[in-house]
Amino acid sequence: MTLALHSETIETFEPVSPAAWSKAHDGVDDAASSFHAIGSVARFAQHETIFAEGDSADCVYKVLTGAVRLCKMLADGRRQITDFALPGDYFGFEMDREHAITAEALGQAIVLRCQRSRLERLERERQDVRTSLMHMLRRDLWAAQNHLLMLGRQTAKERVASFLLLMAQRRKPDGCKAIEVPMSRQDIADYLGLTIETVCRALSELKKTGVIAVPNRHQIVVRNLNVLKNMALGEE
Amino acid sequence: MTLALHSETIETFEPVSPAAWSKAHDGVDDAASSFHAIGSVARFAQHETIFAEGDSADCVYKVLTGAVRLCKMLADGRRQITDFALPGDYFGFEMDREHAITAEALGQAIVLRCQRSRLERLERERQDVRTSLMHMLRRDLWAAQNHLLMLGRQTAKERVASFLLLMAQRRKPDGCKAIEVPMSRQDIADYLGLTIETVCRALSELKKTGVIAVPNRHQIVVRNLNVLKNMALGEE
DNA sequence: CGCAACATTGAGGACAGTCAATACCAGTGG
DNA sequence: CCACTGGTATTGACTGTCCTCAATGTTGCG
Repeated sequence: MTLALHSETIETFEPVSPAAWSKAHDGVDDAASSFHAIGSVARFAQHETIFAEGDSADCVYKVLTGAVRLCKMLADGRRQITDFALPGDYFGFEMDREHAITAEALGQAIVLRCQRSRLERLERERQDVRTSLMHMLRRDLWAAQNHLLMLGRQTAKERVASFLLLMAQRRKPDGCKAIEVPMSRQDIADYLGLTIETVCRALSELKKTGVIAVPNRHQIVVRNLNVLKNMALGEE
Repeated sequence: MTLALHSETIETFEPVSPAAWSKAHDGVDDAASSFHAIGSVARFAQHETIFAEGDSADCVYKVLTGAVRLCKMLADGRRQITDFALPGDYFGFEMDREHAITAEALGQAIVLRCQRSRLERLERERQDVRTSLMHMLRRDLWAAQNHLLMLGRQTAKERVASFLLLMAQRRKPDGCKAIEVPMSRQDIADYLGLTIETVCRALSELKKTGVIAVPNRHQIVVRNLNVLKNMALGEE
């Protein structure tokens, strides 16, 4: 497919290809396949904006490959990442008229994009689609509440440990027990409400005490899960 | 009504009284009145638990009078308040099977309680009810995301200023420009991810600089809205 | 009046932030 | 293949904000 040749393409559309379809076909149910049926594939370059806070919320999305960061910014540039969307995750549902957050591709990202109007029609007709949508919103709210507890009441080390556990849960990849960490240290810091230096120091300490190993920037191996869990809860 | 005589009643039920109905009748629409039609009134004493994290999510609620805090706790007792439910607000929707948060009455609180099963039936039958529910979930998610930005990236003073602005927005009471603050300083601290002392100091400074006045513990008058807004954004 | 709960103020310390130097790595071109 | 370069990550030294601990004030209620 020709898309791969244009790494600088701003946005490209095409009908859903069977390849992309099956790639994202993990939590298969009828609602998901309906979503796929009415969507189109788009590719975004590293750090490209998929939508920005304040944009009219015309579309909703699903990550096929790559990863997306969802964030809010203060006027002076301070940034808080509210969530990461990984392959299989939907995002852009927090809409009403306007998006309340900004979505940016972490690396190269391929997403399925669906017109809001089409989704709404589906929503009216199909009970299962409605249930799925509710489910997603509830899951996002649940995640946000846990995130609030983390930012409000956990120490830096606890947050980093919790983050690793979260990523470990979300990615059960190919047998290998390395956690894939597609985001930069800065992104992790912005998710955890810390500075990049504090994140580094926490990771270094975990490395020094043998709790984790860091083969490269984007992979982390958990060597001692129990210790990590205890650290996340503040019991050293 | 006899309820008022029993301040220590654990939980009391009764059919919806016209008085309670009209009190909560602010954002009137058909969906809201349906909710009222299938609910029953319950009263909770100060600090009484309405439901706890992990409880099976049988019911959803609407505040009629008083206020409710929604919070999560860490094993060692650290607490984060994710939201306050004020008169007219719904809560308990973040359910699936189990509640993910704990709801406690701030003072005396009267709430409308509705069986989940009844609501679900209504949801199946009525388009407007579904829309309302979606709306509520989205609003909660939106609020949580703003809250995340606050906890992750704002300073103590900015958080306190933001909190006052939030409360000012939510309560447009009887002409009087005092903000009603039904929660204790500790509750504010737990909402803002701070200690009670830090909240006090921030309020004291705002008082000293004439930005606010504090006639009593549960009322705050904003004397200089613009300055407060600037402080919330970090521009001093 | 006196008590208990809540709120405020003060002094000192710790954790995370800031600033700065250095290390690492991927990609590029010699 | 290696040196160079820009971006990213790590480490160190120092600072400041917010937390901790403790004393004092305030309010509401029996």
